[in-house]
Amino acid sequence: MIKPNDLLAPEMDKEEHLPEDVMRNISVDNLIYAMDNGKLKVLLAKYKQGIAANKWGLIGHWVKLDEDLESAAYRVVTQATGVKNFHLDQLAAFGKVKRYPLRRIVTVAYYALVRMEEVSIEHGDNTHEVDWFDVKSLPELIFDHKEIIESSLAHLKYKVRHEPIGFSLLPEKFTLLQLQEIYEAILDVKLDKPNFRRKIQKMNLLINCKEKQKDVAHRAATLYRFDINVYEKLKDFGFNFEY
Amino acid sequence: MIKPNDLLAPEMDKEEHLPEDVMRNISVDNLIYAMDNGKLKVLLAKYKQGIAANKWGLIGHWVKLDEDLESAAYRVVTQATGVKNFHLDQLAAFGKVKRYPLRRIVTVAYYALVRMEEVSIEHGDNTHEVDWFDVKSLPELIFDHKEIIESSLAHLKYKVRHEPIGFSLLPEKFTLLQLQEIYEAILDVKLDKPNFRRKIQKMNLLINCKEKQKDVAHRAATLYRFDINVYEKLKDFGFNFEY
DNA sequence: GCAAAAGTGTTCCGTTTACACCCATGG
DNA sequence: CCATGGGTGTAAACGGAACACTTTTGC
Repeated sequence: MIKPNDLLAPEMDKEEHLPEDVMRNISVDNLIYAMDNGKLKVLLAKYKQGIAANKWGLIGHWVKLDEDLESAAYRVVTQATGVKNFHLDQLAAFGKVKRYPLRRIVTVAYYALVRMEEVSIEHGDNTHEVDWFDVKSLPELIFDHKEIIESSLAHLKYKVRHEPIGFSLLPEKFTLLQLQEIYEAILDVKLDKPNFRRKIQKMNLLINCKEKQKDVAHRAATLYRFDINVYEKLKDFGFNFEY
Repeated sequence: MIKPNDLLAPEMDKEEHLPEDVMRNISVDNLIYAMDNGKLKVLLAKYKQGIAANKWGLIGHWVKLDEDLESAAYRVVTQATGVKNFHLDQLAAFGKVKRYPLRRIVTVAYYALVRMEEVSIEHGDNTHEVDWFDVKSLPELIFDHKEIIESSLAHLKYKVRHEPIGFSLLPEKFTLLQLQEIYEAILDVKLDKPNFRRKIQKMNLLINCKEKQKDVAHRAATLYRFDINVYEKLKDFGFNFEY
């Protein structure tokens, strides 16, 4: 259950709401990404009052004194989306003196890759909205959050080519076209279907489910799932997806 | 001029020395790397008293309230090495609850690539030592600094293959073998000389200085320098050094 | 039959890899 | 004359890019 002031960019909090058991100068902000019909989307929240009123921002919170940074990020993502299993990685710390107008706050940004179908956004009350945005058409954003998103998109591009993280955005069983769409959305390129298929197949990352799509208005595609064992090997040994 | 408690891992400070104009829960720690005779070395400091006595640690400091994170990292590196121009990039924030035994501190790690011949380490007094260590034989380290160094080495491996940062470790004029040694040291592999030469040459990153080495006990090598214009293009467009 | 996506085949061409080999210099 | 590193050549294997083509399905 989302409570107001609980999953928004922490800087949006009014000072008087700052809890006692958190670090005063540090927050986490989360880049929550999911695929939606071939488009890469990011989850943003809108606050209706305070110095950031009527602008969208990342979903973040304070870090408790007895909580690891990553745990704080995990807590906030779970609270906002209901998802418990997702890929979570640190992007970077953002700490310019003037990034927040009222006082000095350093935020550590994490990006989370979630499966859209597992998400259930629960609204606490009407003090804010939470919604998905296509990364290609973002609204106006508070503070340095635009910079953070752009930085994360660059990082994702970089990362998706060297670690098989794209799979974290897919349902358990997926088609090769769905996978291709993820690469196309993140890298912002158009890929050749036959070549993409062969390339992915040769990596031995996929297990054929021996099942087909159902009720599609075209030839049904084979469903695959991801081989987690191979994933671990590739992560250590190196993975290369150049296009 | 280095003053005691001024360039060491800030957590080594005794509480009573914490200045007033800094954030209390945030520090920067620097991974200062340089090449020394074909070996990759990192600069560490040793504190002689306090809870971290007689162990080596990274060179860090507190972040002033009116200072960007990156500025703090730059200030500390310059103070420790005398170098003013160097490659500086953020690695990540490290913020486990128990990383520092006495209280909660989040540190933001930066890595700096400096040219060994530009470094002049000035000792403040005898409360600490500062020295270079081969990354392949590190001493015992305080707190989570071993984890930070290992993380940075992995990051460097990753980075050196996709951005021409290796050049930041070389003098202005260098030979192809020197460059090759950097790749070998960072990636921890042995590369084929003829193939390495051709690969680098084809990237058009190098300008032939039309000069040769002098006083070497073998055929003198051509000196090259780095074409900064091409660097910028490659950084945007993508750079790929696979081996 | 048509649209839409699945899936296969093939050709071209640049790159990588492995290794043999010659060159220049100081001791 | 030998050790050391500089530097070139080359053939085989591999891998990516481009694109033509066949298959399956629902409407």
